[in-house]
Amino acid sequence: MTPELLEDVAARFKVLAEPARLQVLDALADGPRHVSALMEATGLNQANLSKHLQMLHAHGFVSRRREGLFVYYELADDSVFTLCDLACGAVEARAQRAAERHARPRR
Amino acid sequence: MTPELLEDVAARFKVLAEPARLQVLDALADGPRHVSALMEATGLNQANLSKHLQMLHAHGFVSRRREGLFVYYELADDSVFTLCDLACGAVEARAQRAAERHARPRR
DNA sequence: GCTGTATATTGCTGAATAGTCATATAGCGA
DNA sequence: TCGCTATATGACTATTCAGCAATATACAGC
Repeated sequence: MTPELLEDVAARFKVLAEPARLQVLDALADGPRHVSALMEATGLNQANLSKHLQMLHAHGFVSRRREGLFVYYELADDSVFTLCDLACGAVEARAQRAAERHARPRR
Repeated sequence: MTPELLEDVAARFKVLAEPARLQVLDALADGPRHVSALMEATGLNQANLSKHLQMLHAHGFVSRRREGLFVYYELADDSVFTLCDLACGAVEARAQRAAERHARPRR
């Protein structure tokens, strides 16, 4: 593990370490959307959403395509959902264990 | 995707969004290590490393076990390396594409 | 050209946090 | 008990960044 690779991987995780961006990715799961549609889907305001989209694009998570006045964003990296599923799975497993400890606290 | 799940998943990614913590996890890949050994392996100072370990532990990435004066940390979640491999793969794929664009710039 | 709409960018502020130093706690042996 | 070592925690600083408001840019129609 070279220091640069650590940096790059950490940077990639950092992009995903933000609920708003996960929400955007989730909104893109069904297909391309333009910015206004994403604003509505996520509730983010225009400037904020635009910045998140810039970051997602800069890191290769989404691609963009202009059509007239609209800019369509689309998922560019299928591995995102694998990552999220793994993270979700771990989160849920922890919640489950916590619930079980609460149900029958053996300590 | 409920807001809380988004928060939880983002929080989990945030733990991994730090080169120092990835380095710690990497150092634990071969088996349990106590704090002093991790200091040497990572070059982090004691206070800083201890904080990173607290965070890794709080999020369930590692488990801890006391043996006399020493505290041994151990990986508690195998999915970490799957996550990292995916992220590494994406990073490398991007580097590869960038290199190819540089080698034969068709624009 | 001008006007309106969609998106991007800039500047700012508040909140979170990595790193460091100093200090505190935990466990061992004498 | 005391002294020593290993680890944890508190206080502080500097940096990063999400969110917001205002402004700028890109494009279409006239």
